[in-house]
Amino acid sequence: MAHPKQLEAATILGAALRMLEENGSENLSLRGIAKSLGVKAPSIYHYFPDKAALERALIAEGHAQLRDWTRRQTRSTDPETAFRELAGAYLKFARKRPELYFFTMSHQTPGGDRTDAGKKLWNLLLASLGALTGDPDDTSAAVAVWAFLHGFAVLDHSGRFGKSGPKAGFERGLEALLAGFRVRY
Amino acid sequence: MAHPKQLEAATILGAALRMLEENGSENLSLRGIAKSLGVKAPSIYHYFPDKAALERALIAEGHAQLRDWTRRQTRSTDPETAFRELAGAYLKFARKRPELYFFTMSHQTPGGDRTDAGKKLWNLLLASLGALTGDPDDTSAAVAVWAFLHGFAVLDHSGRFGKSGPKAGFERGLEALLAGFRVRY
DNA sequence: GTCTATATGCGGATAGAC
DNA sequence: GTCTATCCGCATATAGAC
Repeated sequence: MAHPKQLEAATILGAALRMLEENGSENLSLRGIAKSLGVKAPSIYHYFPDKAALERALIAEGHAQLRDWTRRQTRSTDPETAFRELAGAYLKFARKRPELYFFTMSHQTPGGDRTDAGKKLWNLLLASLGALTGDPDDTSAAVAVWAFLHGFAVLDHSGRFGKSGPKAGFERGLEALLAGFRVRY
Repeated sequence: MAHPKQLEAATILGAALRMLEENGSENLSLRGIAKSLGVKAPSIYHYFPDKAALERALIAEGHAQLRDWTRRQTRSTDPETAFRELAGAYLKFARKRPELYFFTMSHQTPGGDRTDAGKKLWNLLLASLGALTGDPDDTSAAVAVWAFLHGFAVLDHSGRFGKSGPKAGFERGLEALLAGFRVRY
């Protein structure tokens, strides 16, 4: 077995994902990914033109997994309950897979050029809010909710809440937003 | 003038701040900072034990400047107006000095060991909310607001809002939170 | 107190053999 | 399609001369 390893793009992506979640985005290197596959770094260039391309694939994967997870955890037919489920699931994903979550969210997406996976996530949020407010394209509500959820994930992850308990703040904010969407301005 | 440059810790910190804001945190290096001062990198070690110490000083500076700026822009005596001013000023700081803002916010603060500067910022938020809800230590409200503000800053900076206009979402979320704080749960 | 020189390590990427 | 060998650049940090 001199060199019959036979890679695939999907295999490399899987290894990259594992490396990301285990060692953090700061330590994500082509050398490390290759090593974890029992292969040398230059081989990767036959499947991805450069590191940036591999990173783009990782971001798409993150979007897809976040969306799938969140959708699976949002099953209730009551709009308010479903909304709370969605919010809770989103935060839980950020907590359980912080490296993937923050890597996915912390990269510039040039203008409106959102990826398919990113769009699907956005649409999931819009649908949940649409059931709540009656407006199927209530972007301002979606922006507000997304900002709250993401901001909470960041501050929670960075340990800034201390012992004061982030949970009360999460529910307080969530209920306030819910109430704000019930009454139209 | 072979080597009579006479540095000071404050001078180095100022140069580091300039470098951070001009080149981004990814490119913040001791070599670069030293070069901008007409000095060689090893000289810095006489004023800061290592790079991490210099970064801690930068974070404290970021907290202080964010707090000063926000406080200066919050002058109204009416609690609701003052709250809107605070929120708007916070976001404006993040927009005008994104590198400093995100560098300050994106570093782990171990547990409750918050810096003095960070505490003062937190207290500013608590005071504004206290005037609003009557509870001088309403941490859950502060957590909710901070999460919303920071999340909005992140998503705004990453260009994820596209043309749909983030402004409406910002005001929508802000008013919802305000309404939620008016009515106690 | 600043310098030169250097140790040591990381990373992306390419050329060319097999 | 994978390899070896290498180029090139970046960085933090230290030792010791001046």
